[in-house]
Amino acid sequence: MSKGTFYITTPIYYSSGDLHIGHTYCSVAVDVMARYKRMQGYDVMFLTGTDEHGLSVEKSAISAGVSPKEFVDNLLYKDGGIMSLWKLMNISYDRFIRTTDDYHVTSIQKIFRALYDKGDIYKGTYKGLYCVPCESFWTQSQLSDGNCPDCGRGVEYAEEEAYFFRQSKYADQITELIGGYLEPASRVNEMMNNFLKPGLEDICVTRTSFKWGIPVDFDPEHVIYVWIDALSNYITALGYQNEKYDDFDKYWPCDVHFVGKEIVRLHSILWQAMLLALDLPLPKKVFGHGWLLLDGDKMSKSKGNVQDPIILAERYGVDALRYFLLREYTFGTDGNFTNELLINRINADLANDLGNLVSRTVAMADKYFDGTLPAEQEAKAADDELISMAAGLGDVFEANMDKYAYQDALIAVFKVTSRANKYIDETTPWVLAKDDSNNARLAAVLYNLLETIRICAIYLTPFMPHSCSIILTQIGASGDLTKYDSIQGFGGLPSNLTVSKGDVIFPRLDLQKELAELAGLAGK
RNA sequence: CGCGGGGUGGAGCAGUCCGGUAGCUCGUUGGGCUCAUAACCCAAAGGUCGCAGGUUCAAAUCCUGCCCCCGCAACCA
Repeated sequence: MSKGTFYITTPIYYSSGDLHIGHTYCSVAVDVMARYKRMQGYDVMFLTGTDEHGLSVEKSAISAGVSPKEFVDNLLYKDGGIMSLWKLMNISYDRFIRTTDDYHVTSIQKIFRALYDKGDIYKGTYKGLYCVPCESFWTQSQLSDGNCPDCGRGVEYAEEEAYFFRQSKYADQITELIGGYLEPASRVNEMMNNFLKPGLEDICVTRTSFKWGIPVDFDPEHVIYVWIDALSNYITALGYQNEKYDDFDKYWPCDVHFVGKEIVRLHSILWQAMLLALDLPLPKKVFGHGWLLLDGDKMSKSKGNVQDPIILAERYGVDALRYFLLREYTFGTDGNFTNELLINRINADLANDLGNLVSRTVAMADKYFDGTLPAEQEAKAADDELISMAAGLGDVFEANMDKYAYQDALIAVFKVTSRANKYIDETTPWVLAKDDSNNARLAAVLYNLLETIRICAIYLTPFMPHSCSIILTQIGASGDLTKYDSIQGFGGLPSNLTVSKGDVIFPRLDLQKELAELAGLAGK
């Protein structure tokens, strides 16, 4: 039974180069939320895709000696490309949009014309700093030492005819509404102080200086610049102004757009203004997450410090990487990425705490009862704290997930696994096992552990789908016993299931050895 | 006076909105246990919460001023 719809998106990533750990971070966050909502019974639409137009793509294609379309196709479909990265990372998107898709192109032209007909797009003059050889306009901040960032030559003041979007018209409405949809709150301050209070300017939405883009159908000299083309993906992918899909009414307005902090402005101001102009409802939430930094520095190809998610996932496991990204960093703020943090986190939480808990519990059930607990069990007061923590986990977990506090949701789960490890020491099953008269007590202890593991594994499933399914298999849970609904209270696990020992799920890593080997890989 | 974020035991961080014994992970030291992945459990050492004032019975938290680091400033998730 459906609890309603839930529409969530990643940004569409710009196809001018390979994706790195930062893009992976965002996609994993969206994927976990999508899986969590599906598990709860929502009808989820998870959209991702690629932004494939623009001067950068055009230039990269030229230097690669291929057409722009061939260039973006290759980035998407090649070995190790975007599609294989998302497959590897187990990203469960429901729909994938490319801005070069035919239906998107026609939708954009219709949207552009609708805005023009309404008077919200008008023809004006773009004034800026222009590099003649590169045929590119640059903003003051993009210049390097006052020169063109691409070729290093001087720029000059220039003007060209261009279309503008009347963003300023919607400034008051946005000023009033932004606090309601933009998170975290610090981003609202930033938008207010930097853009809304000083006065919103209209924004240039076409260019004539390159060709690789969607032409304005009634004025084909002009190509629609990134803004309208890219932002509209969130509605064209649902069938807005096209026949390809027909679930716009079902999923819009969007429940949440996850975006990196550098495009918060576009999503919290321009996109909202466009929707207001189109008389469409606004997204319920825009969440600006932080960046992963390397040694406090921005991640970028030019600095050569990009971490390859494919190498890390293949080496340490997709689930371990997914877990690390959401456990290590506070979602709304920047965090520092290092190999050492990754390995330490995997060892401490996944190998020593969770993995070892499963391993020792299953081993004891196997050793003392041949894998199947007897029906007769003796409860004691010593069980109460563990049971109440496990039973109460859902409330804490959901409260945090529902405000996108992945870190706190995960901490709550691991408090319970940690308590379970302590419970083993308190109850000393290996002592109980020495005397058959303790069998009922021993069975109760192992049951409480297995049920605690089941509860934790189900909450962790959106984060680590594959590993949690192995854990559930090892403790003998299958079918409905792996469902979210089955852990609303403690004790849903039947006592007559049979556990099965399996391979180590999260192997412990040798920190020094791994660091040395990663350093070697990075050099290649 | 452009804007935002940060400064918390050796390291990395949470806590700051809504004031009430300063918390987590790693590391260190000592002890326990032997079911388990040299894992697990207990205990200890280690902090004037950037600085200086102020408000308060009480300040990491609120107010004022200052110092330092990082980012943004109209295409990097």
